[in-house]
Amino acid sequence: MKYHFNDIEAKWQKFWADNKIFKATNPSSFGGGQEEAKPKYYVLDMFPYPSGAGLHVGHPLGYIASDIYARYKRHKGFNVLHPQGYDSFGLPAEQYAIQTGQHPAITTEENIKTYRRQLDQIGFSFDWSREVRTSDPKYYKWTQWIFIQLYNSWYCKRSQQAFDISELIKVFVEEGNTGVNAYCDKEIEPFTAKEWDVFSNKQQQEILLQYRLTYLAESEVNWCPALGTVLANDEIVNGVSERGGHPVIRKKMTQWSMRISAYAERLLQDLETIDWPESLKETQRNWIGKSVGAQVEFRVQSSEFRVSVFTTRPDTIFGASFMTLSPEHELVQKITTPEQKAEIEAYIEATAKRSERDRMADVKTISGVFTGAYAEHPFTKQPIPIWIGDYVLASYGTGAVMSVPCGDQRDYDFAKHFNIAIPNIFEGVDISQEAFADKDTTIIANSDFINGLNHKDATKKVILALEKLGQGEGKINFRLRDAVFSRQRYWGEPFPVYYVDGMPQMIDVENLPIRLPEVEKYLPTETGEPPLGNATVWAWDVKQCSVVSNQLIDNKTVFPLELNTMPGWAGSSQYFNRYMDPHNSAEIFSKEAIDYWQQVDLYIGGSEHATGHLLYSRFWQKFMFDKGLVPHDEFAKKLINQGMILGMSAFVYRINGGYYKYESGFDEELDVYFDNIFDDHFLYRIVSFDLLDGNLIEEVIAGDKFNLIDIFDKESIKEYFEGTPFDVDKITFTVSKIHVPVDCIDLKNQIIDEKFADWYKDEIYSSELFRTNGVFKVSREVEKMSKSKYNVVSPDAICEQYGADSLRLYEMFLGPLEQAKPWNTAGITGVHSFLKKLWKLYFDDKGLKVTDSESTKDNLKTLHKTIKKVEEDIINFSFNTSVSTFMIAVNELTSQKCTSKEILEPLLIVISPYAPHIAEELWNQLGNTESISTAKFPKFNKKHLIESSKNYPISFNGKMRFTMELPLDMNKEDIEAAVLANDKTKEQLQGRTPKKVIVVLGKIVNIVG
RNA sequence: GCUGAAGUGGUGGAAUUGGUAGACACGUUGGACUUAAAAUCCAAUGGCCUGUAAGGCCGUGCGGGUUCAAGUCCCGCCUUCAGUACCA
Repeated sequence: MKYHFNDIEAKWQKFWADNKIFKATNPSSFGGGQEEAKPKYYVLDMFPYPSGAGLHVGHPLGYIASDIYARYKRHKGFNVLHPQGYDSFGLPAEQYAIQTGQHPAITTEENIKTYRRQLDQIGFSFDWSREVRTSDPKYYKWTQWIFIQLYNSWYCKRSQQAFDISELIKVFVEEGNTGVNAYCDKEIEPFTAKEWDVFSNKQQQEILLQYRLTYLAESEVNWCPALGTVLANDEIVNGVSERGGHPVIRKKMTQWSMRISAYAERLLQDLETIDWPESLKETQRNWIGKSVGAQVEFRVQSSEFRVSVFTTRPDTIFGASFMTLSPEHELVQKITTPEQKAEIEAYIEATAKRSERDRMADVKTISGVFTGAYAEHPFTKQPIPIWIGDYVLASYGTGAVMSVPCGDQRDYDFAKHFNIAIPNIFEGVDISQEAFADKDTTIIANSDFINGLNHKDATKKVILALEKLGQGEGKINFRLRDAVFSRQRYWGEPFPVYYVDGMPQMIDVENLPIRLPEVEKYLPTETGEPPLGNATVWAWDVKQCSVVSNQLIDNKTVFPLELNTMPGWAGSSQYFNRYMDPHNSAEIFSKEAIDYWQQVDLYIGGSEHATGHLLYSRFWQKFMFDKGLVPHDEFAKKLINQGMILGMSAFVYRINGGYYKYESGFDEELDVYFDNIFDDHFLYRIVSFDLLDGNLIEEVIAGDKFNLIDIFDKESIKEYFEGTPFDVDKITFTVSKIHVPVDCIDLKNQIIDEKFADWYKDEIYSSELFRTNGVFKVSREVEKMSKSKYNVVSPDAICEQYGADSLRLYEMFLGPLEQAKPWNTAGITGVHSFLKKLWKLYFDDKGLKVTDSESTKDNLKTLHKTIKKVEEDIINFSFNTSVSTFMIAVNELTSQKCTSKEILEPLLIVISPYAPHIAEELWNQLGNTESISTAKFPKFNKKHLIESSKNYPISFNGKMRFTMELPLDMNKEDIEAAVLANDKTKEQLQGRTPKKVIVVLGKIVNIVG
């Protein structure tokens, strides 16, 4: 009987689905007995965004790992929750809708179908009965619900916890806001209980809005004109949008924000409590960016103004020789002297024009302008000139710094550039070349009352003195900004919000979900409103409690609804909890469900979500914990980042049509004007004859430029250009590298003609591409897999050719899970032939060959060392070495000619998490009627591994020379004697007497001579 | 710049506490089977030296060190990847 993997895999996938083998049971459905006794285990994958490109081989890597773990846990007797779903709101579906008019819901549905088919064919043990989709109203009802909960909460700094807004109102009514220590948007003027009482309702609402955990605020946002939307900081990479690479500018807009900054300290501290990769925690720490220092107020001379600065080095305050404000700082206008006004304004205008990206690209240029104003040093009372400079960022700290040139390189450079004094306040340090920033070796000098102190003591003393003066205090500053929560998009969760007199109102929870309205167009409206502005049925009737036509808006009973939608991370910040009770329409999840499943035990996904999804989810979980909704303030106990699978991009080299260099220096593409002259034939001749035969260019690289005249016979070219205004000398060619689909290239890096021609529809392709001796030049590079790079490899072809079990084993065999690695199918035959060998252990031409014969000592040894190693590997997430272990086991059992069921049956259970289909089939063939997936994992028995002797390596001065088989119970003295008596030892020593003999029992013998 | 991770044959990668470096695969070479191919099986395979064998020398990015013994520990460099950055 042969191993027909396609049939076997289809058969068992159907069996698992039909019999709901992987359905996880909630306590309410426990049948009594068995399940109750089982401990729970929750294994989660980051759910995918269902893109139109379908699954590529990189996606399943993490899923296979988590599936192995989930299956292993089932074998170990756990009630395993292993769900899957779709993060189905998002930009690509919307972009597609804009282009085609196709409703995003339809494309999304189609994409999900493809994903599901692809996932199913790999044989994952997901409990699909719990599937969630973020774009499903039944799901986003609860995303809206959490938004309302956040709106109805405020954060008390004193108890470091969120509370219901009603408690804040109570405080306001009783004592005003003077005693409240809460996070809020702006500095709120103090008011008394009496004043609160006389505020209008709107005033009260405005004040409360500033305390809420989600609030409306005019904030400077990252606006991406090309996408027509606001982006969060983590959606911007190198100053351009992560999706599409479009430029981003700063813009002021009224937006919903999430007060994640309130949780900054807890998000930082609690990293200690979770088992997440150190690198990921470090990324989050950097992102949160806590700095401890002081806020210091400097009086501005001859005015009532004060400049507030944040510094981490209050100990260097006596070294402050100037101050720098960001150009956007609100005091700049107020303190600038008339003489400096023109210069200051010119500078502000110039910096405003520069985009964030320009500023970042140009770090070296030092620029700034003196305001003409002076601040007063809090201690020496000396005047300090106040400058503005764009190296000071408006968005960090107070947007102003006290500049200490001797202690900070940027201040140093600024001072040097503008010839400002650089007083040295460090003992025994030379600052003639650069600033001195090493805190640990600092001894302060020339600094009045802190002379001779180290950094730590001086800092303390300065803060105390500042507090005494009422000009400063110790302060902690975070880099983490509040997260903008509004997107000017269609395909996202609508807010459950309507507006009365400009003030936001939450829709009652019982009326959720507020469904996404239909629109004609998915683009912003002509007046610049978000796409929901196109909806005609998008108003809230407070009497009927329903969404009604916009025409009915009267601002008495029918009000306008919010036009923004929520960002991509909204839906993914709570899905892990919803899986616990996904169909509950009355609650986000039942108490019973959350009490049982508690939190995610193992979460597997990419590290690219470090500062987005993983931080926002932790934030929401902490909020829900404060509200008593969840039992843990961290949602995932352990997290593993699977490494990215990279693609091997393939390139060919194209000769670009040629450019004409005008006097002005402007390059004009020639093709446009020379269609008939500058034709394919012409190009063909250049490329095939002259470049190659003349050996003018041996190795072409992208970007190479060459002159037509250098590579072609001048006279014959002139014919072509006769009668044109173009001068042959000025025609240039360039070579560019273009991506070609990887499946057009064979293993020897040669183009497969038919496939290539099919892709490169233009029939004359051969004339434009660079060749050597008629062979196209092809190069390869490792890059991220992406559709646009044509390097995407789909798992479908592999499943078809080798089977899902081969794919699973191969992805694991590729290397350590957490490591990035390029995809290369070359080795897949190795794991595939392993599976065939495994099969042959059970079947030969005559049929099943497994017998009840007794197993040998060697058989047992092989089995038990395999059990031991594989179990250790799973615990350490070292799946690659498990695959090797299986190979060794099968190789050994094959050479031992093992047919014993006693060995071969448990072996299947050990292999089954990795290669479940073949294991299930063979298990079934051995006569088992129950699925292998819940079979008990075989117990490791060390007695089978106990050896009586050891092949000791005998080394001389640390170099192994030969081995000796010696009994393990032999003592050191006897071993030493035996080794020294050996002829080979004598040969090695050549008559010398060993200085020392080291015997490590059970390990090694080393002779020092 | 800072932070984190990593550097081992032709390739992917093993080596769990310092104890036989290169497991397991891929690839390559030779052989068997076959009309042939595929598939399968067998053997060899880090480099160098010695005609072969036996054996020797060199080998885990580089330079030092600790140790009987270092891929593993310590010090100093180099390189690559990832994250982050006028963060005061």
